[in-house]
Amino acid sequence: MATRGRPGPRRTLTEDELLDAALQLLDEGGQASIRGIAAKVGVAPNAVYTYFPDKSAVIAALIERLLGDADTGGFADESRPWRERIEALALDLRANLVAHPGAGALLMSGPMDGPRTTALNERLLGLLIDAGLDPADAARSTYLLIVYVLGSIALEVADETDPGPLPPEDARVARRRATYDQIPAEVFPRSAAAGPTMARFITTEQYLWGLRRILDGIKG
Amino acid sequence: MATRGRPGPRRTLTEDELLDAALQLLDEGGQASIRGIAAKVGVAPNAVYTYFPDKSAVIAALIERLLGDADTGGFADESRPWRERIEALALDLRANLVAHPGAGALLMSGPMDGPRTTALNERLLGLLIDAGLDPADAARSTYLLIVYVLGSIALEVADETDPGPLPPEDARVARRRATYDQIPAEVFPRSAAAGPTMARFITTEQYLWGLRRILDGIKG
DNA sequence: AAATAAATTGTACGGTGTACAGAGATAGTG
DNA sequence: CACTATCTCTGTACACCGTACAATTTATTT
Repeated sequence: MATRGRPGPRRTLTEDELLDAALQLLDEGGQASIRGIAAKVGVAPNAVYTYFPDKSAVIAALIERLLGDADTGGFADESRPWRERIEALALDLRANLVAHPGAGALLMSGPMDGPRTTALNERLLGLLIDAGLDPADAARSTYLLIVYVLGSIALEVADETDPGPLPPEDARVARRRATYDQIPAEVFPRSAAAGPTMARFITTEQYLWGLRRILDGIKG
Repeated sequence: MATRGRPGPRRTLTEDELLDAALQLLDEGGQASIRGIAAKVGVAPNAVYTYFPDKSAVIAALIERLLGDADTGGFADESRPWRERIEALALDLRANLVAHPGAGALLMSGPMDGPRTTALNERLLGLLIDAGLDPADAARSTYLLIVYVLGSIALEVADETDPGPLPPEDARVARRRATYDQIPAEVFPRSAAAGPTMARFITTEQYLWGLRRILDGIKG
């Protein structure tokens, strides 16, 4: 019960500095590891545990940070039509996340229950209710929108990790790999005809197109 | 150039046995690690590299296996209306993936370009074109559907990993954790009123509801 | 100045992916 | 048959990871 509040000591680091380092690692194609973060701020690995209880807490904080503040950007402008506001939010999120390779994988790797995520949910929900949807549909629509936005970004951004200079590689490993790469590779005429669809990167147009179809389906 | 084809030796293991072991690990709440797989089949860790060039190949193969064969199930019955067929496919995939905790995270952790995934894309695409959509819209719709199905499953299934018996834990770590858990926790009245939306688990009804909104938006 | 609390380090353990070299088994060839 | 090429699998090793525990340093309150 910490009977008498007897305060404390030096504090040179901050959570934010650690998250900065983590982001920097991600941007360099790295791994956002505890040890990496510690090394980047010039401290022993375990020092990180003073600020975060474990790695998952770091990841959660990082995600919150990447999600940014839902109240900024075009979404905040309440005078605009609700569809425009949602599109603005979706584009903002996309911009935030796509800027950091590896962020997508991070996103889907844990539960989505941080305060920012909850705030995002809340904002979207209010918007949809104000737009005239009944509350139950609005709630389900919110979920749908979040799945689309985060899911497509995650899919898009997944595994963009730089394979690096591809150092020598054991000759036998190379042989194995060559064998493995010869997957049956059937022909898929329709896919070929329609153009790239499962591409790792989609255009902003395609992203928005999907979002609008969802909005159509919701509002219909 | 393997001038003269001089064939080979014993082969007691198979890729499938290794994938079986990996799935078993996942089902036990484990990690589908190379070493775990090797241990499960009773072999040295590196023996796995005879069959897969690296871990990502194992994961890719595992995903292909989890996705199953798109030609089976309700989707294959061409006499049914196209919306029903898509719903059947979505439910099949969900059943396959939700059965294995950890599968969702796996899904989003890499590019989606395996043969099964491509086949799935192809099938959906053909279906939508036959339903009367123009090819470009059909392609984008396919992407939209795949993002929704895989994304919602990934979100749902993410981090269901059993936290285990939670062994003693350092007293100071516990203190830190307690501090960290006191996140500002504002009140979100609308979310509370509308019921759970960001829940880690959604009902099949909610899943289908979202799918149908997307189909509405596509076909509108 | 003394006591106390927090930040940080040193060290260590068990886990991971995987490179490399060698051992053993299997097959086709002479 | 023996020979030899080819493949599977093991032993060992390295670098990396998360993190527990104890000891040390530093700042602050008393």
